[in-house]
Amino acid sequence: MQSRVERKRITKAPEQRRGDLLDAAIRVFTDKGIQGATIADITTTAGVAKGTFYLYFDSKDQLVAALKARMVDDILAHASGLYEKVGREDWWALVDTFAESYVDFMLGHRDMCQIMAQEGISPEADPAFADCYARINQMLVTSLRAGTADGVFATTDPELTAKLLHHAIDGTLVNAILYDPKPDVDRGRLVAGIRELLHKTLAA
Amino acid sequence: MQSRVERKRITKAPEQRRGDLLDAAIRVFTDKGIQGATIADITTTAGVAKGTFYLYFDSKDQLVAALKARMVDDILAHASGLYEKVGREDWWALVDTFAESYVDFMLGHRDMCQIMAQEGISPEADPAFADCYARINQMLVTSLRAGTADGVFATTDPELTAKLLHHAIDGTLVNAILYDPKPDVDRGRLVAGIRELLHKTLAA
Amino acid sequence: MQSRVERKRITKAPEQRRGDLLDAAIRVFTDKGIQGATIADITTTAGVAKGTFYLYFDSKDQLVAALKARMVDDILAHASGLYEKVGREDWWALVDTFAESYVDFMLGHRDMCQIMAQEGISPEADPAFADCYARINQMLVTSLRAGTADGVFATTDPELTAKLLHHAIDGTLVNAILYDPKPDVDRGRLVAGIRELLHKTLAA
Amino acid sequence: MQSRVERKRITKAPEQRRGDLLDAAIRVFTDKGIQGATIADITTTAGVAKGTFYLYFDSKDQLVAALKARMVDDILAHASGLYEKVGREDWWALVDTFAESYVDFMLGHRDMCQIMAQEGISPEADPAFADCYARINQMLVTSLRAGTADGVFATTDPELTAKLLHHAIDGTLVNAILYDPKPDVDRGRLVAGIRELLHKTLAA
DNA sequence: GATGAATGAGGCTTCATTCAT
DNA sequence: CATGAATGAAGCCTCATTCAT
Repeated sequence: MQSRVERKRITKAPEQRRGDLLDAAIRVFTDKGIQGATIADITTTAGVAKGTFYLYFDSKDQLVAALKARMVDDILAHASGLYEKVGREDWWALVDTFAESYVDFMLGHRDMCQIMAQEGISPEADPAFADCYARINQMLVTSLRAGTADGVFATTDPELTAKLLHHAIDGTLVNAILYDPKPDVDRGRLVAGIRELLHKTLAA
Repeated sequence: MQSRVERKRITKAPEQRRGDLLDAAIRVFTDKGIQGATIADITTTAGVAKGTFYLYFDSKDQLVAALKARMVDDILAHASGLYEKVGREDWWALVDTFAESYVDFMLGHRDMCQIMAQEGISPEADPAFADCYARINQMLVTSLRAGTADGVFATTDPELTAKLLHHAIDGTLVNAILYDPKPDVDRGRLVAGIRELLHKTLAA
Repeated sequence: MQSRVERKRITKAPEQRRGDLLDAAIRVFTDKGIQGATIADITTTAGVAKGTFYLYFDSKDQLVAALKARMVDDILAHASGLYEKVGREDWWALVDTFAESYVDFMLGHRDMCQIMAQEGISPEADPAFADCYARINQMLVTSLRAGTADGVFATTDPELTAKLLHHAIDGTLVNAILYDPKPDVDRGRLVAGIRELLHKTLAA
Repeated sequence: MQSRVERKRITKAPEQRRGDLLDAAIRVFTDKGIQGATIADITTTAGVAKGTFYLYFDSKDQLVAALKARMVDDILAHASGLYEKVGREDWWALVDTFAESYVDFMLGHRDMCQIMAQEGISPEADPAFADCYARINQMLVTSLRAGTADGVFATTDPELTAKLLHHAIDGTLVNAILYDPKPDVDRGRLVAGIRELLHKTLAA
């Protein structure tokens, strides 16, 4: 039973249309999860006909892959930017910046977090995310090693420490985003808590 | 060239059959995820006809719910047991026991972890898990507060600290289980790393 | 999900068992309709195992056929009995007896009526019932003709009149049985009304 | 040796397709009964794929409900129209019109009659039909009372008389439709017979 | 005979994808 | 480009019937 909605045949710039569909997909995925969302949901939300979807994407799987790729790119871009921007001399400033920046990045990507949390973030089925996390971890490890070499940090097992800290921060922020109705309010507290964790853990 | 499977009609005790189906379900869920698994997959793996499934479960949803409930029960039972068994005087012994016990519990429940990781552990869709995690967190908070009151721990924000530590441990262990082909080998390292994290973080 | 009920292995006389199953079938059919009733419903109601059903009946269809045949036999037996018992001289007495007897027969076979009404009484798929009704009609027609020949009745179209009267009585009684919670209370009124209908319709 | 049906993808106006499916459903229901008909039967008859059915109806149950509702509406519309159109002064003209009109309505709705007869017209499971019949009966009763008050009719029990007459007419016509290959031929005879019944029964 | 676990064909429904307009 | 009707494979679930115990 379809509701027959009159719709004008509007031609838009391909980039715009594709963007509309991606936005709609994110909105729908956030609400219903990736598996639970149908192409019809997405096109209805985007205000286009079902067939239009296939003018811009090969399939639902390809859309999901594109979305995941975009997420991975966003995350890596942010991580790399942070990693390269900061001067490597003042380690504690780097730590503090890292904490604040991570919180802000996550709070600014709530949609992404919700979708990822709903569908399984890093299963074996998702080598892209596995790789992404591995690379971030590598950055952390490198930093820990360097800071330790400088005598500022003290770490017995940098690889494991990096993972523990990464999951601590990431998990807590995702949790806050999912269950806290207004996570922004807690921003300061989250930043402070994460900084404290990092300082205590890394202090020589 | 299909190998037509000859199946003899074998009757088993209901508990056994039910167990077979549960085992098969766990195996299939681990491989294909809950959404990707079909009833046919499960019954084929269990070596029975499709209809047999419905002699033991009302529906796929009910099976999943039962499995999730069992996981939650297992987790809470372990947490409660640990929480109550340990003498509350020696806080550092409790911390060390907690670390080791958590690692062993997770290593002993790899199937569970893989399934949970594949499907989204604690999304809003899963209030059961949300509740479970909240309760564990509450236990941790209570302990942190008591240890702080005893002057053994030093925590400025017990709630947040509990979450951070919980996610650090949990996330790292799940990651190890998913990507490390032989996580048991790393047991000692994991225990040591987690203990170090806890000691550094909680020390007064 | 079956509820495991402990049941003793009781051997009964075949006639008794078969009777139990038939009774159970009637009860279940009355509640759920023939299509809606399952073999499990019947055996559960009869207090036997599912397999036992097939020791006494070839199939569900055969059971239904047997039940229908029994209904047809009951109806024809009653009709024939009435038709033959009554002296053919006093037509009005016959009419009055017919009315009363019909009412009592229907009131005494409520189960049968409900099942028949629920499933379609005389579709083309049921030649048995078609034949049954045709034969009763034939009896009525014969009587109408004879009474008319005797100058007691006056009928221009005995076949059609017979059908009209038959459906009037039958339909009204089935309706009373289905919708009147206590049709017995109305027995007198029904008899009177039917008698009046017959008298007015047949009077010369 | 299966005849693989080549189907070209033909697009029709939705109303047309919906109509095709309804027609097919009526045809199939007439042949196999409502319970015995499958969605595949209907779509095959309509010449479309199975999924197409669900573009126009929510479910089989909804289709059946819609069909039943349409029947009830048709019947009530006809009854009300008849009831209100006829002048209330000449009771015998009303009676004659009623008889003729009823016959023509039924002959014009053979499909409906067959489906209804096959599935149980007015069982407790079908409150819609129960209500429909009750309302028609109410109209009849009102007329009988009014005609009696005018001294034209003579009725001792208008409610019961209405039911008897209604079932007489309805049952006879359904029977004629089901078993008479060409019931139209008998139209005159049916009208005459019903008129005679009504006249004899109601005459003061 | 009696049991009830097991079977599997068959029905309903969903939805990603295609294609005639 | 855009549309949305149409397709059909695939999944869930039911239940009449069978058969090892």
